[in-house]
Amino acid sequence: MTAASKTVSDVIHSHFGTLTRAEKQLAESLLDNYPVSGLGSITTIAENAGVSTPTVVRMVQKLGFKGYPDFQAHLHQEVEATISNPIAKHDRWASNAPGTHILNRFADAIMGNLRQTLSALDTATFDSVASLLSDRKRSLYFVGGRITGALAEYFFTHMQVIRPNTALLSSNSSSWPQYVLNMNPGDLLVIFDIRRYEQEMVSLATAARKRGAEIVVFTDQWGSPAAKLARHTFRIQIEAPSAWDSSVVTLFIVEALIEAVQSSTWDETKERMKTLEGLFEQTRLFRKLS
Amino acid sequence: MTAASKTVSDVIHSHFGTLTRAEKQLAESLLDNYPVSGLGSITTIAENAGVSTPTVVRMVQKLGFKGYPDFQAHLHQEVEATISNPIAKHDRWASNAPGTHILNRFADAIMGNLRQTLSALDTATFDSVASLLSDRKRSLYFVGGRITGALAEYFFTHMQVIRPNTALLSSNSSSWPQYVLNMNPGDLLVIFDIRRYEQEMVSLATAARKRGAEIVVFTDQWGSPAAKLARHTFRIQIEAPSAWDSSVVTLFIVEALIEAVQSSTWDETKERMKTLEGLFEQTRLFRKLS
DNA sequence: CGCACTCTGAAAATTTCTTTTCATGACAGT
DNA sequence: ACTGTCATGAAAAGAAATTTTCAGAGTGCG
Repeated sequence: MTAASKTVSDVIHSHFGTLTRAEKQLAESLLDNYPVSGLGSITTIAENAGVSTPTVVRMVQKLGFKGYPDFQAHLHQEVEATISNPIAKHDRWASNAPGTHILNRFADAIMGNLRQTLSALDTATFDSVASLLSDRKRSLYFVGGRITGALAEYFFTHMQVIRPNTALLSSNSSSWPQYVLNMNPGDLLVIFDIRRYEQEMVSLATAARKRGAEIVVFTDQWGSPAAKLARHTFRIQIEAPSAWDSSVVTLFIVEALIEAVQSSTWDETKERMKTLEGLFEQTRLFRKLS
Repeated sequence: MTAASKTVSDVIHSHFGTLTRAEKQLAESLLDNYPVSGLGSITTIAENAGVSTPTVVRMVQKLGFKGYPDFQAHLHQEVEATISNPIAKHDRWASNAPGTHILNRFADAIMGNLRQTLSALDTATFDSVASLLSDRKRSLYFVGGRITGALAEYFFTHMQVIRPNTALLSSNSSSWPQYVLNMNPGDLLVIFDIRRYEQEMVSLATAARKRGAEIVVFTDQWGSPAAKLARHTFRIQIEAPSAWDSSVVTLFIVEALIEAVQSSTWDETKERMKTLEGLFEQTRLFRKLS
C-alpha cells in the first residue's frame, strides 16, 4: 500500500508532480508546519489552504488513502511518533543505565518541567523581578517553608554577596513580626511557597503589604494563596516521579535571576566582591596563624 | 478562562479531585500518552478509556471547556507547541523570549550540564550511595560550604523525614568536632564541596575517616581535595553563563537519591510520614487555639 | 469558433461525530 | 426500608464533518 511505511510527507512529495493547481496549493499548506497543520477537520484545512473540501478528498484519495479519516489517522500516528520520541526524550541519559532507572525517569521529568515552566513564563515578569531585585533602594527579604527554606537560603546567600540590605527570615514564623516591623514601602519580600501551602505565609504577605512592601512569590502550578497578594508570581512545574516535589526548576529560575541581577549591576557588585574576597582571605589567614 | 494559559494537563490535574470514578478513568487514559491520546474523535477516546461518550462531554465541560471540539482545539495547540518547539530546536525555550535572553542561555547550559553529568555518572555509584543512605544502622551527617550549605540543608530536611539518625552540620566549622566525636564506624558523611574548595572540608573528612565513617562527596568536574578520602564521589558539571556556578544538576542528583532511598524503604518510611503528618496537624491546631 | 476535456467548488446527500435526554442503578442519609 | 441525590450509559436528537453529484469555468486543440 502506498502509505504503509512511508510518511505522509513522503507520499505527498512523491505525488507532487501529478497534483493539480488547487491540490498543490493544498499540499504546500499541509507541508508548511507539518504535521500539525493536518490535525483539524477537513473543513479547517481546506479553509487554511484556500481550497474547497472536495479538493481535499480528491487529493488524499489520489495519494492512496481511503478517505480523509484514513489520511488523518496516518498523520496522528506520525504526530505520536514525533512526540513520544522527540530528540529531547533521551531513551538513555546515563550510559549503561536502563531507560527505567530512576536517574533517567527523573531526567525526563525535569526536562518536561523545565520546558513547561519556561513556555508558560512571561519574560516580562522575569525582567521586572530582576530589576526589583537590582534596586538597591529596596531592602530584600527572603522566606521559605519547611522544604523551600533551603531555596530561600540559597537565593539569600547569593544576593547578600551581590548587594547590601538583604535579610533571610527563618522558617520559624515567630521571628517574622520583627522583620515586618522594619519593612519600608518599596521593600521586596520574596516568598517560596509550594504545595502544602503554609497558612502563615498569607498572614506574612498581608502584613508586609500593609507596610507597603512589594511581594514576589515562587509557587507551583496550583498557586499559593499568597500569590493573590503578590506583584509578581512564578508558577513552576514541580512534578517528579517521586513522593516529593522537585525544586530543580525553581532553583533554575533563582539562579537565572541571580545572574540577571548580577550582570545588571556589575559595576557596583565588582567592588563588593573584591572586598569580600579580601575578607575571606583574612579569615583564612587568621585561622592558619592561630 | 480556566484553560487560558494553563495546559490541558494542568487543568485535568487541578480538577482531578472533583472528578467521578468514570471521569478519573478517562482522565488517566488521557494523561497516559498525553497529549496524543486526545487526538482522535470523542468516540475513539471514550472507547480507549472504557467510558461512554457522554462522560467525555461532561468531563470536558467540567474542566471549563465549551465542548469537546473546544477541548480538542486546546490539545491541538499544545501538540503544535510541543512539536514546533522541541528541545532539539533549542533556540527558543521560553516563547516570546529572544534566543539570547538569559533564561534561554541558562536553559541551554543546564541541559548540557545535565547530559554531561549523567553520561559520566556511574549508576553503580548512584545505587551504592542510595543503599548506604537507606541503611538505618548508619547515622547520616550532611555538610556544605558557604554556597552549598543550602543543598546540604535541602538533602538533610528530606532525609530527616524519611529516616532517623540524620544530622546537619552547620557551615560554621567550629561546631564540627562535636559531631565527629559522635561518629561511629559505618556512619555516613555527605560532603558538598565545589569550586573554591574549603580547606576545612579535608580536615573534617580526615577526622571522620579516622572515626571509621564512610564519605560521599558532591563536587565539580575538577574535584574537591576531599574526594580523595571518599568512598563515592559525584562529579557534577556546574558551568553556567554566569559569574556563579550552577547547583541545578547537583540538586537534581540529590532529589533522585531522595526518591531512590524513599522508594527502597517505603514500608518503614510510610509509618514515619504518617506520624509526622499528625505532629504537624497538632502544631497547627495548637497555634490556632492559642 | 466550437468541441472535448479537465479542474473546481457549490450544494446536496450521506455518514459520522457531538450533545442532550432520560431511565437505571448505586449509595448516603433519614 | 424509604427517599433523594448523583453517576452512568443507551439511545435519540442535533450538529458537523465527509463524500458525492453536478454544473460552470478554464484550457488545449482542430
